[in-house]
Amino acid sequence: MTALARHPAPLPRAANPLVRRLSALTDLSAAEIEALQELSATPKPHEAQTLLAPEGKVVVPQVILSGWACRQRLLRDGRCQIVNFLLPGDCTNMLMTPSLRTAFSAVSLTAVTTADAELLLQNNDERVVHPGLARAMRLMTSLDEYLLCSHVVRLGRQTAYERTVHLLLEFEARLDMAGMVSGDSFTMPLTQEVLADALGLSIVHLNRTLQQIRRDGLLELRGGRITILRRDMMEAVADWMPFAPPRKPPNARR
Amino acid sequence: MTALARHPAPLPRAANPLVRRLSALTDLSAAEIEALQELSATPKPHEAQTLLAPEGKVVVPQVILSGWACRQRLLRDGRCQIVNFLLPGDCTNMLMTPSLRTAFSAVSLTAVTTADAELLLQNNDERVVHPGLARAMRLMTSLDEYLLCSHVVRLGRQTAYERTVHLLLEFEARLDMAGMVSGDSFTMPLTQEVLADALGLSIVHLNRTLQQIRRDGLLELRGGRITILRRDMMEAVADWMPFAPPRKPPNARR
DNA sequence: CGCCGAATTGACACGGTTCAATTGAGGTGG
DNA sequence: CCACCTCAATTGAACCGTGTCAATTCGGCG
Repeated sequence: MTALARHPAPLPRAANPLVRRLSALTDLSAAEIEALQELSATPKPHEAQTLLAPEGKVVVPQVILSGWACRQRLLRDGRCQIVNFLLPGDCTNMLMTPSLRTAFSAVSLTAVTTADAELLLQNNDERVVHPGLARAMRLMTSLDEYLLCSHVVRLGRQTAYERTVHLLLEFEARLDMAGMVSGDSFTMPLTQEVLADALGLSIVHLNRTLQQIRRDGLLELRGGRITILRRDMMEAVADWMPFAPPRKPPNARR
Repeated sequence: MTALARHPAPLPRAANPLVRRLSALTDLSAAEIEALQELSATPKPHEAQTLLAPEGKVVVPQVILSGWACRQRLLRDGRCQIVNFLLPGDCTNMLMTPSLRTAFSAVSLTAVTTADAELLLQNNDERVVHPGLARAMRLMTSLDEYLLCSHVVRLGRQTAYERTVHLLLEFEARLDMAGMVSGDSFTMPLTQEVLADALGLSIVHLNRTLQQIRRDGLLELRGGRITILRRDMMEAVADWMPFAPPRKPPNARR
């Protein structure tokens, strides 16, 4: 499988991850793509390690344009669990009841830019302006739920080795949807501490697990970049199920 | 805190868990309550241990009227992880993309009755027939997400003891919303194997953990019934956060 | 009474954590 | 350009929470 095979014809003017991401879910009209481009024109910057929904301020639904973020829960004694990651094209602060907002906070892990996602929420209307975007948002919600459920399975029933491999496969698949994978490699800006907090492991053990995975020749990890070397073996180890087969060509992967 | 304090005036004609459950989320009109009663009038029975969305059949959104169910993932080697529980008033088969449907299956854990939930899905319309139901469904979705995130935290960062206590508190809170808690006790129809599969523990260890919790006097577990003895201590141990404070009176609990 | 699944117990092995120290790499100022 | 600082990554060793295996008891039901 070559890099070209997995990245067919690039979309019209889309180095834009948001556009790629939503287009990977469903077909969008030219007008809808245009609207997304506009949305991306005025990015709101956030430094690394900052709250994306600071207390006291009005909570506005946001879509990630660039960078990595997450939602996490801090336990009273300092333990931290990351419940999900937010990559370019993902949304946060959508349906936030008070309990969700107070228990889990959205935090940027790298420098991040976001945009107001009001546009994407206008799908409760019969005569929607952008039916394709509404469709994409429904699919995105469903995908988010799928990812959350997968995270539960990882944490509940997989070994450190298995769940680490599984998470990295998830990253690759999600970044691929946003057009952020080249060949079989992608940037990995997360520290091992962050990965450990997501995987429910200690830093030390995550470190040893990563080394083992590399020693086994499954992947390469150098200079903040991950290269997948043996996809088949990784998928077998992690009991991986693909969640969004590439749409064109429909059989490019696997 | 007496039983009466936590269960103020019963709703008009509501021994009906579905009505209680949705009413606990938001105010419903008399017509909406009527519609829910009608829905409950023709329950569809399912035996214990059966798929709620059998392969091959058309997948129809369902709301649980009675009994306990769950959604789970079976790994290739036989390991099983329960991702969430479905109690009376909960819905399943809602937004099911192919990946969600194939990876996770809804299974009844006890005898269960369900009803067609189409009615509850008609919230994508500007002039909704039942705005209260639409509101309730949005809140329900948000609550489901909250519960899923909490499950991630339990599995990722809490000890066996903590996560067991936390799950039991969740059961009590959710059953209370459906009017299925009397005093501080409720029925617990799940086997220890099921609990273990939800909590990511071995049966043996779950058994020992439950014994420890009982020995510590936090709760009583006899004849398929759980009685909460020291709520404060349980909440402290589990780092519990209430997710839906009772609505009337607003300060009945705690 | 006898059966069967669920609950319980004991002994042992192992995956993962903890604590503490060391190495490595990127960035900054002298 | 190097010394220095800081944070991330790495290593070692001891400890312990949890899993595994195998056997026994309990409890409901025919």
